[in-house]
Amino acid sequence: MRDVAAHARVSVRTVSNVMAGYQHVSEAMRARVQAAIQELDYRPNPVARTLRTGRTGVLALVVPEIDVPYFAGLAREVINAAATRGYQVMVDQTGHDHERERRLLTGADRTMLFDGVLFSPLVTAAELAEMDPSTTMPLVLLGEHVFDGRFDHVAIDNTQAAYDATAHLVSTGRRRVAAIGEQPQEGYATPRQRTAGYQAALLAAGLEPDPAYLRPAAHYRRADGYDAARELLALPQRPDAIFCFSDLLAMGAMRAVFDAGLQVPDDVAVIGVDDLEEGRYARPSLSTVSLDTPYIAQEAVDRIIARIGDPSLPGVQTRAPHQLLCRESTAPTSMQTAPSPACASGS
Amino acid sequence: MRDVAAHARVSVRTVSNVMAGYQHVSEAMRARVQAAIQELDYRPNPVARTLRTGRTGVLALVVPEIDVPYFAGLAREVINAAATRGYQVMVDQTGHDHERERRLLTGADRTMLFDGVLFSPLVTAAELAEMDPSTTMPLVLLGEHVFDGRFDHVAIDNTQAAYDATAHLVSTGRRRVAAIGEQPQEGYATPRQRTAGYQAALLAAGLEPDPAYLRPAAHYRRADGYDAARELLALPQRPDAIFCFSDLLAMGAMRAVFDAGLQVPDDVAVIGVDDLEEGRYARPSLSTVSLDTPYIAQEAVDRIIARIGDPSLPGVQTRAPHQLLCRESTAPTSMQTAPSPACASGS
DNA sequence: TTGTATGCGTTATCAC
DNA sequence: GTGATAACGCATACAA
Repeated sequence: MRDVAAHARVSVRTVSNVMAGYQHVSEAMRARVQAAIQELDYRPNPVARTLRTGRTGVLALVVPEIDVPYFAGLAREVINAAATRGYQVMVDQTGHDHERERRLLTGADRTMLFDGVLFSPLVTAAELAEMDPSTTMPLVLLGEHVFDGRFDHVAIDNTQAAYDATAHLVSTGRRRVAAIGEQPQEGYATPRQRTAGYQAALLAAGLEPDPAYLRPAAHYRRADGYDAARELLALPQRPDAIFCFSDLLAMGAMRAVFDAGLQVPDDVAVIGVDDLEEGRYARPSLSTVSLDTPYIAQEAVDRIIARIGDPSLPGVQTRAPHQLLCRESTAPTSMQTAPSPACASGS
Repeated sequence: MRDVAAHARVSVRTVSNVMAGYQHVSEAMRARVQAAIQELDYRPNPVARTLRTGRTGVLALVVPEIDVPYFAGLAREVINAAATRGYQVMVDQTGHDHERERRLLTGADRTMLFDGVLFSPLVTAAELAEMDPSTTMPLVLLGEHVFDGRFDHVAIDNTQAAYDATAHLVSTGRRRVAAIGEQPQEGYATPRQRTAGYQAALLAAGLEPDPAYLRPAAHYRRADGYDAARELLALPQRPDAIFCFSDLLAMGAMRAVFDAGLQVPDDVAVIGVDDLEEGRYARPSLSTVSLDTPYIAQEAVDRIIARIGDPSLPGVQTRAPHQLLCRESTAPTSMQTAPSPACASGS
């Protein structure tokens, strides 16, 4: 920058003003500085700028595993949304490691490398409750609702989404509706809410939730869905429908049904959550609950930028829309008794 | 740091020495400084360190789209490998935008925010050839072999991989073997090499490559595979096997076969490349060529770190292993004439 | 409107 | 072995 100033025969102050797009700079001066910048191929050093301003222009996106398709899709949208607003994105994986989540949240790690964190947590609500939002770095929670209003959240209505999926299964004539994805440990908000929605929908249909039909899943991957579905199919009274808390679980569950010599949807209907492209190309195509990931990403990025600008802001809960998509994997059986509720075509 | 120095009644120099694990520091002094660090909960500022040393400890991973499963899996391994070596990873998406690739490569963008770049390019070899490795930032190319030896590369032998996949199809009795994934434009190394391997395998089996059986694919996504397969199936003489240049293309192709009322593998065998988990759970399970992604990621990270350490190093070409995995989608037909070549069980 | 001078938190050079 | 101090490149308070 000194070289540019010398070359344009002005002070560094003026160069800095031009770079920052400062208003009160004469046109002649601005042009001269611009020319010098061009000529010397000068580019400001973002690190020095950061040291001075305290802003890095970097956001962290923290997810359990980036290669889980839902998180990969989220990352895509977050990176794009951030780029639009002049931010770069650093991706971190916790690998389902609670201790690592803690360290990231408390900032015990790599402090000050990013301005804010978009966090898709496994942490228990209890652990979050212990934390003081004012002492942590700017933080937006994705996918989890912790209703104490102290943190920013962006998430769908998990209870309603689960209710919708389950009600859809019931409306197509299924009566023995199982679910895969509960978390045995306390504190995980998402699985708890989805379990609640599932049970509420059963009760609303006059069906008694059967504990044997509610299967846990350590993670939300295909293998977990496969294993859980195998256990369900081995039950003396096997279910005729399975609500999986993720599409990945559902893909595993469908494969388990086929490996058991049964058919989807005739013997067992399957529905998931996430609307992965994978499910659209599956055979049969997978019914699911679609989340508006681009909306979630944009909202999250806007929220974190606002909070970076003013950390004292109150927590904001953003509810993202969701939509039931009915495809082949939950096609009605001959036993259908009630008309299906509102359900998008699911192409 | 000044506070720590004052608190321990030493100079900042000594504190810095302790932080850096410098040898010549007396035990007593070290203990006193450590105590002060603990007491004040001091943590060094990485930005200031970067300004001074010129090292950010950040690598950039540049891919076309992070939500393409292969790239998501690569990102997972790269992030983990980088973390092991004390590096963070920034993810950038080019979105198939050549201009954006150029800017990233020439460093016209965000200079000096990272120490090196792991780049999975679409750029033509010609464009890379124009560049001077010594003027660009440390760079390792992933998935592309440009045999001028000036850049570091980590990739499989694309020609051999395509040869293996095609030879496998032929060995199971297929005679009308199509391929999806060619790139009409010049310069893309990967599709060109795979096309060459495909054609070489046909010739080696005494089959004449039919231009009508070689279909382009704009990207390597499911929709591209679906569309290309539909066109192939509409041919007067329809193929009895399709070699897809990616598993995603293959998933789309399989769906197209089913939608045409045909069966995989009986009417049309399908094989892909990448060994996505998705293919293992598909019905039928997808035969594929497996790439050793963890190896690729580790090798790439080691390579870039070496180059950061010494930019004058000569370019190194690393060849990653690949393996043919035979699953249901290429099960032999009754017409099989030759014994199948070495082929892993593909579980 | 523009120039001068100081400091952001490190590391490294020089003395001691 | 340790202390004082310059420098990394930028932004800004203050002076002109």
